[in-house]
Amino acid sequence: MPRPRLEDAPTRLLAAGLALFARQGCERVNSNAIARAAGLGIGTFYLHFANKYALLRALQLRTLDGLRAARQAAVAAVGSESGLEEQVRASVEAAVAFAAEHPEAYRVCFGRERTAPAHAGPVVSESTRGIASALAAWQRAGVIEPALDPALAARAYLAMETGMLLWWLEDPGRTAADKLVETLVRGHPALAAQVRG
Amino acid sequence: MPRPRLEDAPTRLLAAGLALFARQGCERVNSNAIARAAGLGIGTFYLHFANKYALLRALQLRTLDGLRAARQAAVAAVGSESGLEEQVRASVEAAVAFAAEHPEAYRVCFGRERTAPAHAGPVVSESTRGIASALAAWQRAGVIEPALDPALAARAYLAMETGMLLWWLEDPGRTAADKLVETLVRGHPALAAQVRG
Amino acid sequence: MPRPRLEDAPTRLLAAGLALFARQGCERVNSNAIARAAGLGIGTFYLHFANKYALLRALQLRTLDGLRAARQAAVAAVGSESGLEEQVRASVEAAVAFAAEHPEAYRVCFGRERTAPAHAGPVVSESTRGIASALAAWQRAGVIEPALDPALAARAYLAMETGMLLWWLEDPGRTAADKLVETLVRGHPALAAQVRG
Amino acid sequence: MPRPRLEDAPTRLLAAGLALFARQGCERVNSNAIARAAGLGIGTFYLHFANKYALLRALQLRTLDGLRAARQAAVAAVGSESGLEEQVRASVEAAVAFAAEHPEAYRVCFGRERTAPAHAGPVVSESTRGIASALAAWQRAGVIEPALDPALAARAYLAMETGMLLWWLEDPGRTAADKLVETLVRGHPALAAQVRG
DNA sequence: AATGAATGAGATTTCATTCAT
DNA sequence: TATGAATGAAATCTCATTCAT
Repeated sequence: MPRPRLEDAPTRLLAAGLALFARQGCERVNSNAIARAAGLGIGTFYLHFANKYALLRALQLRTLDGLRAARQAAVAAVGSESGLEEQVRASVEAAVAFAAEHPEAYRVCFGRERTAPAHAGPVVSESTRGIASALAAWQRAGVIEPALDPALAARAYLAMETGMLLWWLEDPGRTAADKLVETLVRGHPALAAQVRG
Repeated sequence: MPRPRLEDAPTRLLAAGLALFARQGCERVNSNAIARAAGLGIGTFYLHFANKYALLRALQLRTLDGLRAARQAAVAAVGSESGLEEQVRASVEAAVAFAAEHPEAYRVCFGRERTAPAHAGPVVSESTRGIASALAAWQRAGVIEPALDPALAARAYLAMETGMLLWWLEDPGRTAADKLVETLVRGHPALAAQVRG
Repeated sequence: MPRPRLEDAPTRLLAAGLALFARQGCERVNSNAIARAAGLGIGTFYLHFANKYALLRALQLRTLDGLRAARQAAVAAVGSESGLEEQVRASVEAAVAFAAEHPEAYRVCFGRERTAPAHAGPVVSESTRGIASALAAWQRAGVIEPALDPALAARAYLAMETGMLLWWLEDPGRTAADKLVETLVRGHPALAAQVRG
Repeated sequence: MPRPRLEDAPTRLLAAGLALFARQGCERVNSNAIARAAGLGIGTFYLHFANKYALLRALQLRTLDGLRAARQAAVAAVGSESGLEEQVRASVEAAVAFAAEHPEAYRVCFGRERTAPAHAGPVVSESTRGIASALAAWQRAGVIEPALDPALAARAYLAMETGMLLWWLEDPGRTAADKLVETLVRGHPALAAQVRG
């Protein structure tokens, strides 16, 4: 049985960075403060990250991975033989749940910090891929119209989803989660372009 | 050591600020650089703006006004007796054209700088109002479903439109403007929630 | 009958400078602010004063003159044939009254600004002269001890008087004016060194 | 680029600040200059003091402590069974000696910088306390008149002492130290208010 | 691996002064 | 006389980064 021990430095730095970035924004935070908030020495920061943008990047990748996994698991859970709307709804619900559970991570990944840093790569294009390939698959299966441009539609939908979730997280009292899901499902290109028998 | 100026200082500062903000982002630009780029002395900046965030705010308000006016003019041009889709399309086309004509202003208003500065007020909520009230009017006219939440739908649509246009402006070669218009019209909540006779 | 007209620029500048210097201290005030507070244009300041220290100097000289005149008038009023203590008391009472009537002027003349400015000459040495010559006169008249050094004693007394009055003006509620007069008269070198029959 | 230091940074900064403040006055000195004069980097200043006023305050407190200690030691040395005048003279001599030995520190503590900075607390009120309590003690012992207000008298005396010493330090050639001591002892309220058998 | 004092480039902002009107 | 926009030197303070320990 492994003894519970203090988390290691990189983990502590990631946690401290997440909290500070979410609260103040990357540009307003400095690496000394992150190190201090992590309970570590100033120099220790540079032992694990080249600079604050590298830390930001690591946080964003971690979040992107987690969100992708959550969506995939949710879709897998409803089964591939279920209907288009069911699958879409499952994916959307997973995203909303993820944002609700990890509000700081979501904000740091998709909010103001999304594009800011020169060092951190683009976040949106990566997350677009999953949706686009799902749309393309449904298209090949003849479930949705061939006229739809999957890449474009995916990007449009994600812009909407991200915008809504960030706005929601600012003050979750503004709307109930299920109303949010409803709005997003309604606006999902897969349903709008569904081939109706 | 004052010098006579052809254009007045605020105008020059706004122009210089727009160019620099669009290229480097507000956090990467300093007020001295803006003043110099405007061909003015360092102190002159502070004669007209309290700090760079005030200048940013002025740019954003100007853009917001321009975009609103362009949309309204376009909708007015097709006439209020025209159909729902025609009006929506006119508004979307106006927005796409505006972004194409003022790419820097659009980016500075809706891009990374949208939320960044403590001093600049929120941009999105202001631009949401126009769409939301249009949706509400159509709703009262019985043209679209009463179930739709205008505020929520407006915000969702605008997140999509803004996201798409910013992405498009990064490299306008990615898509033709009319395909963009098509995608946005399709995703517009007014059409999705249209009451079909 | 002369028409009441707006005071002229120098007068307005002196008044504005007095108020600002008293409230914020010379180093914390700038000439633009003085001009504005005087209801005049920025450039107008330099038409009448070389810089803020020149204005300060003018204020100090005016105050010094006023205080000297008040003292002399008070001493003259009790008459030269009156006793030493009566004359001293008259002079002290005049100083206390002057400070009470012109608290801003007194503070600006003798307070923090007394020594600060490179341009403004020393204030204390000028005001010392009056007391020192009075002491010398009494000495020649055989009323006070010849051992006393008039210059030194005058300076010591004035340091005390000034220190007390500045402290009193900070919050006049701290002591009654007559208790102050009493303390100062008691400490006056003319009485301490009086030749007692 | 850190460098090893012989003396520690705060000590060097205090020494440099003392020299510069004494020569030019707090408002005329900037923190960069202090750091440079201390042979340290600009940023190092802010590692140890929040701003130049904090450094000034530290210098003043140090001086106040030193002066108080010197006075107390001197009075203790003559013994409490010695006469009033002896004790007063010991205290005055200690103050004069302290000022002569630490002219810069004395000037920075009691001179122009005494009141100037918003951040630095009041210096005079603190140094008043010692004298006032000594007067009160003698009063309780019946050595000096009960009519005397110890707080007021202490303040008056200290204004005189401080004013004289500052003036003397400007040019010590003006008077011999013992003449100064004589003038101050003469003007001391304890002697003026002594109850004569 | 961990530390934190030290560094200095650079950002922000102020203000005395000028001069064309 | 009077004005006030314009100027830029200078002051304050921050923070990413280094390196001796």
